[in-house]
Amino acid sequence: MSSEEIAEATGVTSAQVRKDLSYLGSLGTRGVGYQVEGLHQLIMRQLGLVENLPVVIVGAGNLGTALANYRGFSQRGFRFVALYDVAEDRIGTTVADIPVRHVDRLTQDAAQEEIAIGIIATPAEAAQEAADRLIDVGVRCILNFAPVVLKVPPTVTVRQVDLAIELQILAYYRQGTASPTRPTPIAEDTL
Amino acid sequence: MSSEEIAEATGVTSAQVRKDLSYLGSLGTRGVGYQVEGLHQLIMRQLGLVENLPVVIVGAGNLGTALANYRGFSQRGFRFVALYDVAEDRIGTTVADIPVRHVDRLTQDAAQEEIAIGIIATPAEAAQEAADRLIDVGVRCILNFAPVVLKVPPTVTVRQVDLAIELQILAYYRQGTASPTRPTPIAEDTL
DNA sequence: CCTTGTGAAAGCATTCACAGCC
DNA sequence: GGCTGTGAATGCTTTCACAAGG
Repeated sequence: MSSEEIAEATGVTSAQVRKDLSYLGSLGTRGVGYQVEGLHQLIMRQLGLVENLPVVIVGAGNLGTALANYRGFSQRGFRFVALYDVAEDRIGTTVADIPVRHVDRLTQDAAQEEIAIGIIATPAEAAQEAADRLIDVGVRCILNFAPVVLKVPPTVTVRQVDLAIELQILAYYRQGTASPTRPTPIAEDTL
Repeated sequence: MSSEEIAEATGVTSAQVRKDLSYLGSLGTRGVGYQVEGLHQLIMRQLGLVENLPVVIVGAGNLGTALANYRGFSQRGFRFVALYDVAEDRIGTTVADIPVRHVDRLTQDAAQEEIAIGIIATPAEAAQEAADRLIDVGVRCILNFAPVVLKVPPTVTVRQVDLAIELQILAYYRQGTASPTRPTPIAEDTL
């Protein structure tokens, strides 16, 4: 597959494809192109996604449930250990085969297996406490969906996802003429 | 409120705050700071978010429901008109006061009121058809949560949100020492 | 004083364009 | 011939640092 074809399929430029891949080594064959299967393997390894990383979700509401059901996580190097909530009627159930437990069990579960990433899918009010609990049990990477800025020690990495901002960005480039700096979609079909 | 305080509250640098705001004019008072209320008004207006933009969600599953419940959308210039689905047991219900309707009603609803943005929160398999339907009824801005690259005419703007990618990015900067700027070049042992 | 507003510098990312190689 | 790999050029963003101004 040529860089031009990869570009087409992923919505980026061919120069970008070649430049990016060049950072990983000389992966293609001149006059021929790239071997996608090998590329996929190499990139997965390079990103450290071969060992299924243990992930927990705090908040088993609609968003937490949606994330648990989102197929593709498991195929991309992640494994959900559990969802945590405080609502009694949810605890003990399962979502997409993932158990829903009371947040108080976090300590116990974290002792058993190191949690690589914690996802916060709680309402805004509960997000900071969720973060504190995660940090308490040794989680150092947090993906936060709640619309608040979390206060965390510098050893902890937080990645903020604000769904409303996505809508706002889209709304901004609404009237035809304005063009976004990052114009293209990201490919997902090769899995 | 000083640029320093705004920086603290939002998680960016103070220089960034000042530079960004400077593009909108001289909004602060030297020696004093900025008036947040006025800033908020101005920015909302500048982004064209004063007129509550009509938004529809296709897919009333967990993700669609989570989005409908996500408070803050309405406070940020958006108004959900309806959720659309094909599952009979969902149709006729409401989610956060928003009616759930059959996708076939899209045409009718779009004729009544111009839809500014369509959100796709369907499974991957249904995403392209959802996009086609939205485009059919005149929607030109699409926020896509399904992990597929949508094929759309150039007049339509698509913004892709891939939740798994967020996790992957976070996972990459896990081992403390890894720095965003410098990808570690590695020998190509595969391929 | 204190904080903004902003040129200049630095840093980072994308695109160009072409030599090198299959 | 065709396509990769890559320096060089371009463009964009962030940071620096300080004069201007309440």
